[in-house]
Amino acid sequence: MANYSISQLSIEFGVTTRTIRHYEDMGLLSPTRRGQTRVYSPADRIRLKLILRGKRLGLSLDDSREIIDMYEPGKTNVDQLKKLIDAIQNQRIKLNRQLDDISMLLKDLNEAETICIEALKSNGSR
Amino acid sequence: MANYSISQLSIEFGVTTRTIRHYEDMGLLSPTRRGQTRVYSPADRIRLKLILRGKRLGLSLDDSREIIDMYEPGKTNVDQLKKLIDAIQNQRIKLNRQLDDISMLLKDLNEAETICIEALKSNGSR
DNA sequence: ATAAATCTTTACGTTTACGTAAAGGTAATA
DNA sequence: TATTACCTTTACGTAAACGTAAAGATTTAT
Repeated sequence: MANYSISQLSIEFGVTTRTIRHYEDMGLLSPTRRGQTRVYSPADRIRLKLILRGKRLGLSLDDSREIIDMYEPGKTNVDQLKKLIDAIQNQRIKLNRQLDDISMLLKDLNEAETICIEALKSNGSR
Repeated sequence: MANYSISQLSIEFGVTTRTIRHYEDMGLLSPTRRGQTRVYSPADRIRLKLILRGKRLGLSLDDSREIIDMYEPGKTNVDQLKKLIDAIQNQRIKLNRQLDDISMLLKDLNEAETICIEALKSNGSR
């Protein structure tokens, strides 16, 4: 698997390099270096993808970091695992509420659209 | 139907009065007044509900205002109606992408949870 | 009638998530 | 070799969404 430069990733995901560096500053990414230049691994690329997905869902960068860290190994302690399961539950609750919100919004949009179309039909000639 | 004071709404929805006044400043709410005191109608309450729903979905206040205004009448012009239908389409696209994001995240969370539980099973005794 | 609760406006402060120079290093290409 | 294309760090700026006093009006309870 190839590696990526910062501009490659910025182009692929449609964000600025500043944004990607910002995620590093916030502790969400830690690419290796070749000299002083950042080198992003496929795993780094996936992390960025997850960050941006979280962003689309309205998560804060702190939230995203927490979630992403869930998928990482290094969780040996039993208490940590239990905490993790708890966090997963909470996330699931939040996401399910979002699902409800979205389905309601979509329903409203459909109704609004119908009303618009009807209005156009009876009015579009004027 | 009864009306509401600002603190009643703030308690019901778990936001501060400052937040509700802010939404008014941003043109999302316009309660009537009794003297100088704000009086919120059931319709105002619904609007607040919609705003907070948008917030949970990561919408900006501007986005929410646009969407909420969709449901209002007063759109007589044909061009406006067409623009509105367009906006509805765009929102639908965004929301469907959010649905995808959420289902992926939920899937990931399920996997992460399974891994945790397995780890606890084989490790919880130590 | 006086205190407590709730309302008001005004206005500066704060956090998040970057934007936007500025100033400079490195590497390939004309 | 000089320009072009990337890369770097440092650092101040900014928009959005409120938080947080401060200072005062009004309404309700004792």
